[in-house]
Amino acid sequence: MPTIFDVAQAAGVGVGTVSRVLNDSPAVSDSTRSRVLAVISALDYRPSSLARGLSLGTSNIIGAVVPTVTHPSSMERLHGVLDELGGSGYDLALYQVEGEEQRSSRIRDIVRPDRCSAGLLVSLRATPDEIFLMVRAKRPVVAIDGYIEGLPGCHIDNVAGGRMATEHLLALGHRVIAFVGDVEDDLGFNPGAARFEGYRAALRGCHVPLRDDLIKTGPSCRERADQLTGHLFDLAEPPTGIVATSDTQAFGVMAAVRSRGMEVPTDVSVVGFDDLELAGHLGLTTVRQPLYESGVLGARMVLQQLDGHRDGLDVVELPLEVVVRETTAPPNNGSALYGA
Amino acid sequence: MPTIFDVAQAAGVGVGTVSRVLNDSPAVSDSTRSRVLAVISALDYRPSSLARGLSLGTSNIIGAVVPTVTHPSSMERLHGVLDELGGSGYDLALYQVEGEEQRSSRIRDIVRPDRCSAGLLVSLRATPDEIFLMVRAKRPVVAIDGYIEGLPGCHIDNVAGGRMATEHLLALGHRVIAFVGDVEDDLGFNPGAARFEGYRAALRGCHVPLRDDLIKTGPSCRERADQLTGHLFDLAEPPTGIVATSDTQAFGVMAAVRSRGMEVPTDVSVVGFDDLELAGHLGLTTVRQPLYESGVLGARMVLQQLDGHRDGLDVVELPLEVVVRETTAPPNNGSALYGA
DNA sequence: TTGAAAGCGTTACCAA
DNA sequence: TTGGTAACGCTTTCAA
Repeated sequence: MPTIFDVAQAAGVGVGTVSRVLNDSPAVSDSTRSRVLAVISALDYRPSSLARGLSLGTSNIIGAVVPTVTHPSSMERLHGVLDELGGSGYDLALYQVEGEEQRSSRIRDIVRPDRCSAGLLVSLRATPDEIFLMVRAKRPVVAIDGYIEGLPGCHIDNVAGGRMATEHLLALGHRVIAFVGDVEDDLGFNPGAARFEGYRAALRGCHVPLRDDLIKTGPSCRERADQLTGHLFDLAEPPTGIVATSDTQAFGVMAAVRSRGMEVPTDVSVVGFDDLELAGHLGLTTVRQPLYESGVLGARMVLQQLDGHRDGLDVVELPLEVVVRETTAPPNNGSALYGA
Repeated sequence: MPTIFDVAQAAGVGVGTVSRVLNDSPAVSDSTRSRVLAVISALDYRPSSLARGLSLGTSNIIGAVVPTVTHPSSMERLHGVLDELGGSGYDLALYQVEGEEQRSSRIRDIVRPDRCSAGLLVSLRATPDEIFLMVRAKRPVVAIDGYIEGLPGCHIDNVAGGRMATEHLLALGHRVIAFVGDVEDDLGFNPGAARFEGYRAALRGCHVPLRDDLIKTGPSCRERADQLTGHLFDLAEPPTGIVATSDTQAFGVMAAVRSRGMEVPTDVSVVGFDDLELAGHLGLTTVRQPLYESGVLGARMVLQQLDGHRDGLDVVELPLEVVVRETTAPPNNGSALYGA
């Protein structure tokens, strides 16, 4: 691999000049610049990012910290990040965290200038200590999905989302609506709790009493969804609609409903949350949150800070939208009367 | 951030000695070593990976090139990679490619010592030129899912997989079996073609004639799956079983079947391929391929080469297995007689 | 507008 | 077993 020295020699100039050409310094005559450029492309020279980083005091890597990379929603966000980072010259390093200590250690990593020039925290919360670490490092870090005090980022209004899902069902005439929630992950991140608040608020708004027996929470694996949902239909007054805390959870609910010989939406309506690609495939009515867009925006914010544009950076709230598909319909019995 | 020089000074030794301690050189006395170690932890010193990389001539990053990161199967593999890379000291850089030129450019990137110390090619094929590039670079590159001549890696026998799926249906008594295939991606990678070969071989083995009208290929989006599958049931002799080229495709098929008022597996059996997490949730019978494990193995192979263990490295074939769930059952009519 | 040279923080070689 | 120092390839400052 040719070095900047080789280029300088071949072009008959000093390395300083080559460096200036590389970094678009205006202090280079046009003739010299074109001569150097010619040699660069002739030699297929590319500056060493290691040497450049050492000299500049920072790497060209943006570190993304993500819990459970396999979750479809994380991937969607990451996809946005990668697309936006595309031609930026920055590479993305992916750090997976599965526990509190790992998170701390990864946060420490991404604020080290020799590791990363900036960081992205996806669907994560942070302790005051960790926040202090990031702020002190004075390194751009943005939070994608999940508000972290002191950091710019984007997130959604989960309370509003839960309300929208519930109100959709309410508007269709449902009055017995169950809530199937997720459990908090290992890192204490739990959007489901806020969505539940929205569910509660929506019911209150329609003067529908909250019934504890209609509220189920558990991990979204199939067996649990089965149990969770199953119990719901053993009730004296079973739900005609179900708000699930995520699309994944909703899929489990749908499978459980069907396994009991019932039909969606004929016997029961189901609303999800996220609008994963699969939700479209399976016709799930859901609250869409801009997953891909959150990644694009987060990456853009980081890039802006890296360019020195510290202005206009803030915490932005992304819009939500109910996408009505085929898993919701008006209740097919007189249950609307009960709750009224 | 403290440098190696700070540590040396505080410990009253030269930087060379600190470096030796850092790199577990045996040529350090126990007393010196413990003294240096004490200072290191007192100062919370961590060597600059940039400086270390420049000196060593290579970074501590492993670059993974992946098409469409959002595909669940890629994520599963990446998850395995990340888990295996965990405490190795290597970071993972994620490169997404969406076209031939991008692939070439990314391959060029990962074999550059200032960018990556090794590479991982996931679900990708490579042109002879690209292979030459990698071999010449003498840098560890392993192929995960997809055999690339001259590179170590792991893959599955797609022909066998297609055969297994089809034979499962055949064994249940099905004789009119459709094949719903995926289209080749933008990068010319198409495991579906080999799976189709397996389908064909299985039918031949049972003396079931191949019927062109039972073979459909198209992108796995919902609308297309609907059309694709729909046409199948307009046939004079519709299929009692469907082999899908992927779980994703199978989900589309199932949705399409249901949208026509038919039941799975009562009216038609469906077999997928991959065994995504969701396949378990939805009770899909499928051919399981070790996705997570392929990532673990690929990462392990790279790490081995990085450690200088060039031996024992080869192309390994991962096992396949039919996971029978609830979408397959014997045909409920006499159609078995037709094909015999 | 340009060249020379000092750093950036390591590793590794050469003496001691 | 150690310390001193060249080298890694770049950016940037200082003179010219």
